[in-house]
Amino acid sequence: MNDRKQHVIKKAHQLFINKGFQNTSIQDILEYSGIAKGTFYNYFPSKNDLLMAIFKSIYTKMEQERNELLVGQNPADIEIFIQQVELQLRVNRANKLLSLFEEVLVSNDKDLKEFFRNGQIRVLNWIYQRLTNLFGEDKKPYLLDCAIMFLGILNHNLKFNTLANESTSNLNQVVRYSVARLVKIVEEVSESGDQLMKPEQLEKWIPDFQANKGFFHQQLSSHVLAVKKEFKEQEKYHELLDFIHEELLHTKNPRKFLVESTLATLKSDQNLQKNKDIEQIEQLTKEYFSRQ
Amino acid sequence: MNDRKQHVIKKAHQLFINKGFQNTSIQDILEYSGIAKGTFYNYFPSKNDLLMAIFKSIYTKMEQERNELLVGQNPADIEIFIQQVELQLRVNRANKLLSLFEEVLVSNDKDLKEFFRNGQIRVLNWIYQRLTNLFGEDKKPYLLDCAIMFLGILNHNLKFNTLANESTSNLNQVVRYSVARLVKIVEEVSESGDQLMKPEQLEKWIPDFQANKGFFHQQLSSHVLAVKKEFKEQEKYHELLDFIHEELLHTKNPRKFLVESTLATLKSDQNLQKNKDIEQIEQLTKEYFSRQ
DNA sequence: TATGATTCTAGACCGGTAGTACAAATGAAA
DNA sequence: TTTCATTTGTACTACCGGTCTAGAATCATA
Repeated sequence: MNDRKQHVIKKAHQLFINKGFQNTSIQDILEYSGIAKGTFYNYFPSKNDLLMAIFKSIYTKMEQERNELLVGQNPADIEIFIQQVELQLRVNRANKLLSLFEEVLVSNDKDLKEFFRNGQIRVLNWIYQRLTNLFGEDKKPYLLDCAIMFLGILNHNLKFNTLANESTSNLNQVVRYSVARLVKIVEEVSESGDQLMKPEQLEKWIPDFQANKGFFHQQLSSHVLAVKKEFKEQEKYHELLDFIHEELLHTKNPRKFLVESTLATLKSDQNLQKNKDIEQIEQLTKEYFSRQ
Repeated sequence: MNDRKQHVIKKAHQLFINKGFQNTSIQDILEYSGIAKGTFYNYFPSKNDLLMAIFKSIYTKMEQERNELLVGQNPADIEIFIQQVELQLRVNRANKLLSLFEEVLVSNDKDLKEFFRNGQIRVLNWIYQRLTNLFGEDKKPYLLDCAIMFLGILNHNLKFNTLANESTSNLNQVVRYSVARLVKIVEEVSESGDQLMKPEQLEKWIPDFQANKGFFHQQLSSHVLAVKKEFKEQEKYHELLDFIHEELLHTKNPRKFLVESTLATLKSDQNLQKNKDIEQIEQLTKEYFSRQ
């Protein structure tokens, strides 16, 4: 992306943090970033699109960092989950994303509304997928409800906590408290069998592909990347991994036997025998084919 | 309040429901309610103040109805609580209060922000006080946390439920589900002893008088009113009740012995021996003096 | 170095907004 | 009929997001 455009995004973001979105005029942005009006509208079709550009640039970076925390780790380890949630809240706070978020939930622009709706569904979906990691497949019917309630609990605890303690509020404490409730709720809800929404709803909300395809993609990519990084000069690994990656993501009907044999080849290699990422990749492909 | 002013409030509210706040211009309001600009600014200092007037008029009415549901009932009855919550959500939905709310959370107007912050604290306080009714004094240290989490759970369940089922979503179902979680959370949290915020925080948020004075006032008034209504011609009751009411609410240091003897007089009357409202009043005064 | 395409600039301009100012009209009470 | 507050209509200010355009600056290529 254009350097100059990136610069405008950065400067505008600073202004939005300080003054809010509605309260920052195009004129302010022009003056602060030192460009002309014509240039601005050359980069961005509208003020709203600028806002979306800001969110995109922050969120992709944040999702990247968040997913890296999981690489080589046990996805059922709740400590990792806590770290991931905390990271996201920290980024949100540092960039005042939440207030900008709220500020705009409103707006009458259709694109903007859909953009943010999708953002929220994305977050919800991520939580849901992680909860299946944490609590196992058998709890699945209740985990969409739990994901929704967890977000509600977390948001409200955070909101009133910062209202009480201003900026000194302890993020980690709030997250741990909320997660502790979550664990008990999952237990209680799956015991009582109470269900409000079926997890299939997620697929209706994310119609493009199955709801978990995006999540699957993220996980697979990060593990593949991790192995590649660890064995930079082993071109052989790279070829094999890239093949699996390609076959699973961009082929309509991935050939199970090919993927499995490729994986077997990798696993037979001494270096990779006990590699955690390879194990993860195997687990992911197993889930993938069982879903077909 | 001026009839004409009331009329403008009503008309503007209709417009806000249909088009949203930001999207409704002053001009629209003038045309739709048939007044001149000068008149408008004679009634309301600004568009924001009009919005606050709308909220005030709806909320006072809603609080009234909500409190009436409790009159003559057992405040520890969770069914009543469910009804009260449902009523409030219904009013919110009918008046699109939530979206107007969100639409404005934004705004940079200081007064407006404080107004809505206070509104939220009021709601939170009401929930907290009702939870003490429901779960008893010994659970108090945990009930602010629980009130916050309940609001979070309820909001999010509702939000995603309406997102999934559009307008056909079943309010009662969502409320019952959320309350069921609440009950378990109260249990779990008081067992584990986990606490995030101290209930004293409420008093810092509502500094004018003690946080529960407003709540106490509401309850006492409604029970007094109920007895008065039931025994319209018994002037003697009225006098005695009014005295208690006055002594507790508008006297700096209410005289405990006087209130107690007045109550005893009332209770000695045959008609009132088993009256539920009188029992409630006695309970309230007991709590009142124990707090001094 | 010269040419031509592309990008950037500066600001006029448009229709819209919230809110102000004020003279004129209205209407009810004294 | 006089008085006085309220209401009206309208012109006005200052700002907004967004469009448009003429010309300046930049840059790759011939």
